Amino acid sequence: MDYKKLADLVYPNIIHDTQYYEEMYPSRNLPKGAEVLRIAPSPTGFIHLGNLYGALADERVAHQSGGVYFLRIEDTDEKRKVEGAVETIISVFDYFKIRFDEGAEVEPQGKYGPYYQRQRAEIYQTFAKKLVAEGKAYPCFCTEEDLNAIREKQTEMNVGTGYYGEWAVWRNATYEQVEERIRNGEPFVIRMRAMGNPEVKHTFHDEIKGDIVVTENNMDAVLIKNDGIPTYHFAHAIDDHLMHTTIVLRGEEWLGTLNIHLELFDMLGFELPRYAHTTVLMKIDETGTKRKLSKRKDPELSLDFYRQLGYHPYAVKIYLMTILNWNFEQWYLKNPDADIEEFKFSLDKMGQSGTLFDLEKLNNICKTYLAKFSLEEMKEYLRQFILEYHKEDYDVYFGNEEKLDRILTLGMGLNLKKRRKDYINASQILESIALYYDEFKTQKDEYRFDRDLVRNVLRDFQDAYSYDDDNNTWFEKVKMIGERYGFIADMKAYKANPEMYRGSVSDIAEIIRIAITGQKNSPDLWTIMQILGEKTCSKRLQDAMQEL
RNA sequence: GGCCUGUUGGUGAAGCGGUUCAACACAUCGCCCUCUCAAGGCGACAUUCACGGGUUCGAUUCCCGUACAGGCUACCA
Repeated sequence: MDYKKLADLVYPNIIHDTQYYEEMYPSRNLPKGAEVLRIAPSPTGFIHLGNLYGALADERVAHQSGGVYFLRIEDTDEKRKVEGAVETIISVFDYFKIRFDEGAEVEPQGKYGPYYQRQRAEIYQTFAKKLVAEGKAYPCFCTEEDLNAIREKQTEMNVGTGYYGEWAVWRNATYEQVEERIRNGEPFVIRMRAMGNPEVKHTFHDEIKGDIVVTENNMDAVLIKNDGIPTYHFAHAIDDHLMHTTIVLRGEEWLGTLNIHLELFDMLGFELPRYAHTTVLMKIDETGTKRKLSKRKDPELSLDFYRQLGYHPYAVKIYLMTILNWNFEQWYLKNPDADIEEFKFSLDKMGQSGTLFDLEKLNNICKTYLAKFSLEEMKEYLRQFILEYHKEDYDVYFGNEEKLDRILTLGMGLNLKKRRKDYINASQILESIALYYDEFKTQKDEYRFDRDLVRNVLRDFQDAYSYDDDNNTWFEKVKMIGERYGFIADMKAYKANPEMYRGSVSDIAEIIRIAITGQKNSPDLWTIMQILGEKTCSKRLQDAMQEL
């Protein structure tokens, strides 16, 4: 068979040879040791924590080595394409401050584009044509029904499914057979002529997993789909070669098809990049089983979700770093004020088994991170969040900045020896300061004592309270009221013999606290009342008594 | 079904043949401090590293099986 003739028959309009593209995309002139990494999302419009997990690793390795990190859009699957998805991807990565050096929609774009795979169709076809001309690939005219029929038969006969060996019906078709179909205008795909023997295994070194076993490939995988667009496998080989990627970092779901990729690089005569397969991020679902994060099932893991809750992007990155490299956490403990970028990230310090996403840990990291903020930083952070998601409430919070300052000073524990760690994310902060604003305050807790007592305590308190009292005087008054009703002021004495008293000052304070704030727990009540002001306090006491 | 990867406490995880073999962090619990909460301090929390064999003077660490989990097995990525 004259493969050269076949190639011209299949791709009559491809005029360049592969050399043309090799010259168009010459080697990057990078210093020794500089790595080139890429992220290649498909534009489904959905980015979740797992994507950011990988992206952060990519970005660190590239930039830490003085290399290049670029964004390539894998828009090869028309069916899954979502409008505006690329914009979402860019904006999310921008929010998390993941910087690209080149790529789709990045300025400057870079010299290795286009970075949308659909725009590279001719490049892929040129390489496909070369493979056909060398007898390493061939056209296949099987329809979906043909393929289904083959699969059914294979299942029935209990042999492995797939297009391979004698099942690969177009593998040894004659020139005439192909010519006839083409003349009829029938659509076709280009498949690789797999030469591997699945009985033969090799070990392959993965940058994360170490030595792994790779079985030779015998599947005649599709390279170019019938719309002229490549499959992931082919696009990966061509693009990462032409764009000079040095490390292919991707999820371990690709381990299964690594053999195809290896064979492709070999067929094409390309130098093999290094590979690093990351473990997938897992979650426990309702049934109590561990499973991979899924776009469909776990919308709450969407990065947009965290953004809307106002999780601080840097804190999320810190969390991701702790699960990315096991030695990061201890390093960060020792260098609490250092920037993430100062940490020496390494691929061989990544975990081997599926990591479970841990919201508690994320929250804890957020708390300690926000506890480092100054008042100004905290206000700026809130301001951004409110402007984006609660614009209508902006004036309530920022109309009286002095009040907000006092609220945050108390809430953050700015005047304490050790800061409070109450705040996790912006929306949770707004919720916890709602009690200071009549517009947002809600009744969260109920009184634990009978109405008469509550009424008496509140009335006595209102009579005794003076806005000008200092914290001590204020508390003395509360104690006095308590003793009047059998609640002891001495906590030690109370704890020693709780049965001897009706209760303690803490119970009295709780009643007042609920009346004022609507909840039984809060930072220092006296300070809260100072912030609220005399009028608001007496109104709230009045209302509380009325509602009994 | 086939192929690949993994399996240390509630979670993340260190440990790579014996000299702290179970570090550290989160969570949980207890005590202290304390008008509540938060923060902070102190302490508890795997006689055991999925299971069964083997190699060895000796294995969580090496080998082989089994079980379980996850992934791949598309003209999806």
